[in-house]
Amino acid sequence: MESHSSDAEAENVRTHSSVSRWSPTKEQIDMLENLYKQGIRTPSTEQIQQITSRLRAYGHIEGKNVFYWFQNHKARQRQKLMKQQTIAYSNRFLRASHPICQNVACAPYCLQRSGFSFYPQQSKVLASGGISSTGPLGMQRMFDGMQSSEHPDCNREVLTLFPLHPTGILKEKTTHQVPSLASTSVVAVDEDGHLGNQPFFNFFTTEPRSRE
Amino acid sequence: MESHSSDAEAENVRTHSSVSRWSPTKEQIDMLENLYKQGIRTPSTEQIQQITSRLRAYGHIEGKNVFYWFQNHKARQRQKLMKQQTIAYSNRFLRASHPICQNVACAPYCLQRSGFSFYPQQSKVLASGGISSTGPLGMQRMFDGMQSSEHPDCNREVLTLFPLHPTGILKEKTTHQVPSLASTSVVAVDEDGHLGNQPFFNFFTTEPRSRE
DNA sequence: GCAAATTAATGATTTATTCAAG
DNA sequence: CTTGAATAAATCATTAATTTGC
Repeated sequence: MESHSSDAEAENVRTHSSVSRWSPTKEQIDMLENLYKQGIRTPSTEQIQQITSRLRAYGHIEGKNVFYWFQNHKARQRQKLMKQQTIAYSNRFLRASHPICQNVACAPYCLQRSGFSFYPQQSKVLASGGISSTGPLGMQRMFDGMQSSEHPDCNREVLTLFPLHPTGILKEKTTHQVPSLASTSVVAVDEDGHLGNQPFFNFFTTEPRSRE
Repeated sequence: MESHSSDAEAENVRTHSSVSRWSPTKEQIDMLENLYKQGIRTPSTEQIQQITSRLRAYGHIEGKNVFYWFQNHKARQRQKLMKQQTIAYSNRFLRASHPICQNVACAPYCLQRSGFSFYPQQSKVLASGGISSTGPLGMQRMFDGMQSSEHPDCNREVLTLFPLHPTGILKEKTTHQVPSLASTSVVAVDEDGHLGNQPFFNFFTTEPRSRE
């Protein structure tokens, strides 16, 4: 009824047959990261459409790619941050009795293999699929009431996506977010500050995708 | 573009303005449950489209509704089953020493609070928005390697969706599923026997949905 | 009987995991 | 080892049931 009307636009890159997965170009990544830095976390359908259109100038791309990118980027940034927080946390414990300089050599068996190598540099280890035993786990349970800090000057619906000028407009938003809870004033906005929620699919143009 | 062409059929339910969420009719639910019973778990985009078209005869409905329905139904059936399994499991312990064989009554302190009241009937308590502290949790970690049993005679792509006559056609499918593993022959098709995976969004027709 | 008040279901979103291409 | 893609689990939010006071 309306499937073959929109001309050719997503029919390029038929380079090597099945193009199993999107490979973002440097420009595309740059722009996406910029948007992320601007606070975009969960772009709405319209935003995705818009972003996709813009990024299409730098190479083949579909709405779902943008969607997934934000999804993954957000999640992985969070993981990264949580890992660091955890490191800091355990560090606090390690350096526990720490008046001014101290000598740390308090806990006898705790130095054994801790120091700063308890969580060495493994920055992921089990983050990539493989063992799938949830590993050390915990971690996310540790942070339950820290994800407030929402900054009300992003996710402006369809407007000012690319303009990237931090005009403080204070949208108020007044959704149903708990007004309190976010006691701490200006936290460095960098992790999970979303507040826009939209459908979550219906972007791209139903490409068959013969998978495998 | 195509919103006001197909006469009155999707324009009913305009009862109380914004209809924030889909309320399936009895017929729709019946048909969906039938499809589920037939083994459909994660319908492909085409299947969703098809199902949606059929169900539209009984009231307003969109692709995403069908998608969500299967998603939720599958998950909740699983939950239900798991709960029962858990009950059965603990029952096994409770009735441990009993009929002809074994006495098993080894673990003394394990009877303490299991029974069938460990996870009483609270079925939600905190499921409705409010505390959101992940509550009791657990449960799902208990069953990690039980979801095999896939039956290769459902999910027939686009065909035989509604005809509902169990003609054994054996599609072979040969995707990338492990060919073995499903040793047991005919398992009662009822819980999580999917094997078709598809995009997962891009169904419905991008209804604006002005949300709030 | 009926309508406000609760509670149970369940539709819709978001987040966490997992898989596998590159 | 990184990360795009896909799915499952957890949540949130609104509607339908059900209960309760009148």
